[in-house]
Amino acid sequence: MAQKIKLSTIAESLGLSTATISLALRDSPLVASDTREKIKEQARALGYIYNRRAASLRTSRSGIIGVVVHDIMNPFYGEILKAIETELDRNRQTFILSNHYDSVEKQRNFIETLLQLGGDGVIMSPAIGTPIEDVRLAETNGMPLILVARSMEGTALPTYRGDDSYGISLATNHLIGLGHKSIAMIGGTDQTSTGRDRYQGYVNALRKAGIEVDPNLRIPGPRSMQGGFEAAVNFLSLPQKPTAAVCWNDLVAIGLMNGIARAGLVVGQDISVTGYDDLEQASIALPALTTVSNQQAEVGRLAARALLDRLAGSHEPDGIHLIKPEMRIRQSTGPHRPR
Amino acid sequence: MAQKIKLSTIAESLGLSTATISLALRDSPLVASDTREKIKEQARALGYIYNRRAASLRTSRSGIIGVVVHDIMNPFYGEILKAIETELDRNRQTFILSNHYDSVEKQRNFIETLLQLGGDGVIMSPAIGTPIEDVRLAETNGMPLILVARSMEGTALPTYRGDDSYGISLATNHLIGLGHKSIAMIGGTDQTSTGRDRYQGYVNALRKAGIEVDPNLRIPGPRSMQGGFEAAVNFLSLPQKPTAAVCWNDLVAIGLMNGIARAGLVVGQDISVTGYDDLEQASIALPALTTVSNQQAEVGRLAARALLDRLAGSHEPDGIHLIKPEMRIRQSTGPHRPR
DNA sequence: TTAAATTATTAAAACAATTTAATTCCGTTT
DNA sequence: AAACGGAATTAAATTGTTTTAATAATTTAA
Repeated sequence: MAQKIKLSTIAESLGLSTATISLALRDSPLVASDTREKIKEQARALGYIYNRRAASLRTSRSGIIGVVVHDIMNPFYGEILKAIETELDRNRQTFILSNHYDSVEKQRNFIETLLQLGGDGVIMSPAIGTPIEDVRLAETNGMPLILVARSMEGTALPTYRGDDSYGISLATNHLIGLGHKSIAMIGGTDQTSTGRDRYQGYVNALRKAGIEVDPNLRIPGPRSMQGGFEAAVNFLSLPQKPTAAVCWNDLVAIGLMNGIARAGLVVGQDISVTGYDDLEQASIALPALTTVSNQQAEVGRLAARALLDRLAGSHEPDGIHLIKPEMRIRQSTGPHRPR
Repeated sequence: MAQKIKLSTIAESLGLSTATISLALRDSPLVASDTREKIKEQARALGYIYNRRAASLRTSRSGIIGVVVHDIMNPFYGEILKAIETELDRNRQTFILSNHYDSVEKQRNFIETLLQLGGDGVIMSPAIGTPIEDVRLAETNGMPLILVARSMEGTALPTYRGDDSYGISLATNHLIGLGHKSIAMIGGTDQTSTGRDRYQGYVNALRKAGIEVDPNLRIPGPRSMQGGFEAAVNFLSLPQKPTAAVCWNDLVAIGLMNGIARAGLVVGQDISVTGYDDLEQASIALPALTTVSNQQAEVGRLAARALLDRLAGSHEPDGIHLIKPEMRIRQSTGPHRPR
């Protein structure tokens, strides 16, 4: 409650000017080193708190970086966000996190708020249907933007994400290698670029193996455990009697496995199931889930680095950077047996 | 890239003063309503962006509220954070989210950053071992603080959390009612107030039923699925042969159930297991998990409201507000059978 | 028609830092 | 003793908004 300590408070208490104090606290070589020490000591003693809004008003740099994704509580983003956090922390940037829940409006609000706060940049996993104007809004106001996990058609924005098409084809090939011929694809949407890429990877793998693609084996749905659980009924009653399922992600796969188990079938024997993302839960699930590691940490780290580099002035080429996923084979998949 | 649009840009373009523009944009009755409309229209047309740091420098209100918890990716905080987000959004506050991972240092950094940004308040779930100075740091700099989900001894800070003691006793009583006598408590720590409360609730319920408390039946551990999974081995080899387990939370319970299933026992028949939190996963788990709903949404909402009210000037009494949990009975618990 | 009252607008002083150009203070050199 | 040079310090302008007290414009009342 005592009056606010500001540069001038310190200045007066030491008989110096605010200019000197400011310079000293930022380690400028312009101020003598013993004065600098004296000043720093006094600042500490008085409990001085740096006023970033005053500073950033002058310098037009805020040290704030915004990160907006579909749902931060979704474990899919967990690794990405942690990697981003680590990388930004290391460079002493403050990051503001937000969900857009695929609402374009919520996402725009976030971008606007960030502009109002003078954010230095944004990392976003764009909401479905994001209009280019919203991206421009950020850019014309000098706030660089990096995409992560999802791309946006029609822009040349720097984008970092896993190679979904390749990743799903890994999983599909694994199943084909086990002798499966009727393979369903469960969960997710085809409205995002990720969705189209994943479906493409599935289709490519089947075609390459000479298996004809049956569109009825594509069951889209929510990307949640609940979604997978509910898809089980549809999946099990398909007339094609698939013996394997490639799932959109681990959550869907775990839900689906539970649903299949409820129906009295044994996953890994009667039915093979693959996930995607390699969440912590995948290895603990029962049976342990065969899945694809999306290298999330790498994706997040690279995206953060790209933004930091851009802020530091380096202008490396835009474009999509695809990170190669890796297979994690566990017990939820096994050799084909007709059911 | 065009030059920045500020109040003075609008002012000049309309032949008015910045004072009028400012007043008009904030809907002050001081400015004539047709002038106001003209101004708003022009602001929109020019793509004006409100500069919050300049404004907040003047008003010393930033509209920023910090929220720091152990780990935002942990689903336990999911509902709480969502409720807080909703409530703050409704009052057009920007919220900055952070993890402290129970590092007191990381938590202090967050508080400092928030002070530098001129944060209006903080909602936190204090890190284990948080020193009172850190709380004071916020308060002496005029940033009110509300605790959520965990309390802190030795402070009279407003705190909102579930009634853990009561909640665990609900679960324990449920098991006792099913005839169980040897009931273990799995996971978590006794270093937090939450931990002590939960253990207390367990002890109380047993005592009240005339069952003697065996400290060997308390197996502390990580609050994760992995933790529960690993605890299974210890649990199953206890000489006391417990027939039921009260788990720290749903994640631990699901991990434990998986571990028990791996060992060939049937949860809900051979062994009864209860969780805590009622996460989405609880109802989908196999078997569906009997658990305690902590009313997270209510906890988050009340905490956010309390902060907003405080910022609006109302000074309602400090102290701990306990929210009563509720029982959710499913298939992971069943009548006692000796094993 | 004037005075008084009301309504609209604005000048100017904050807010707390940064930064450039100028100044002061020294000790050297001539 | 004057001139110079370098180091340390500072004056003052700047950043974009808010807000109070003052002024200008308009309406109403007498």
